[in-house]
Amino acid sequence: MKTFNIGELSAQSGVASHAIRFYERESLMPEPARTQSNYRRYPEDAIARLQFIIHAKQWGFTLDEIRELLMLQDANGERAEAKRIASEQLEKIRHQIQSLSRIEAVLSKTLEECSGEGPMDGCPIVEAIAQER
Amino acid sequence: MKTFNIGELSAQSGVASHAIRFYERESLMPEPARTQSNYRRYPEDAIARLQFIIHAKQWGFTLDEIRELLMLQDANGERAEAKRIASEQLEKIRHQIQSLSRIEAVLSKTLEECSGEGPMDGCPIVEAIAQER
DNA sequence: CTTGACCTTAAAGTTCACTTTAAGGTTATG
DNA sequence: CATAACCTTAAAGTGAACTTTAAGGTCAAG
Repeated sequence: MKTFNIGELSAQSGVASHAIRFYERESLMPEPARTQSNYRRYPEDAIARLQFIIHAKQWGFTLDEIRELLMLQDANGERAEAKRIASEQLEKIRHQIQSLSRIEAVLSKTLEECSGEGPMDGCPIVEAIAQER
Repeated sequence: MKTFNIGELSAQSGVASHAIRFYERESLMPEPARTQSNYRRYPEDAIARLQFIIHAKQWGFTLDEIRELLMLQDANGERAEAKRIASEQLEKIRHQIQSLSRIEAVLSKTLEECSGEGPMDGCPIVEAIAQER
């Protein structure tokens, strides 16, 4: 099978070499084999693991949560655990959507009310932010 | 009129004293008058200014943007400027809602597919994250 | 007049997820 | 065999928005 040193893995995965070393320190990537000259040598599946990390990040998982998921995989743990982590993430995302939607509604309404002309004094945007609730 | 020292202002506004001093260094709060013993003495409207900051933060404005808005108010600047800042914020919020909604859709579908039973090997959640696109 | 609750400053620490720097050792190319 | 392009480590820096710490000065109550 093919093996890569860190620069090649970086090119293949789109993750900077320094970030890969950082993930190793953070226990997201396993310590790889070394060459005689102490260079890291990665097997092909290191690419998939990095891509898993990238995608999980895009889904809004923190590195702590990603580490949990990876450790579950590595240990072939309980699927229930993964489901719990993902469910919590879904809850967080739904809360974020709700609170952003509320803001969107108020902000867009306020923007409609503001002509954008004249001085700041009496500006509906400023008044909306200053508003107590 | 009533005046407050920093602890009283903190209690009235809900913003920690240290955070108030931080806002002063960051030019969000003006330098207040001082007592003979060099204590900060705040006028009543400092409460409203802090509440403006709190609300703007809840709306997702950064301190940089809030400083801009406050400076516009202080200088009685152009309403158009405030509208521009708020419009950009609305755009950011809409983008966030869109990308979170996409994630929400995929994640909730994936969670439905996962029984939550059995070992990690073959878990739909893990496979969905690993998935290339 | 002492204790404790305030206030002052400057500077360092926090969290997250890295990136940058410094100071070197190794390998491939001409 | 020189030079450029890799690789190594540890440590420090980044940015946002504060919080915490250190080392004091002040004020009200008992």
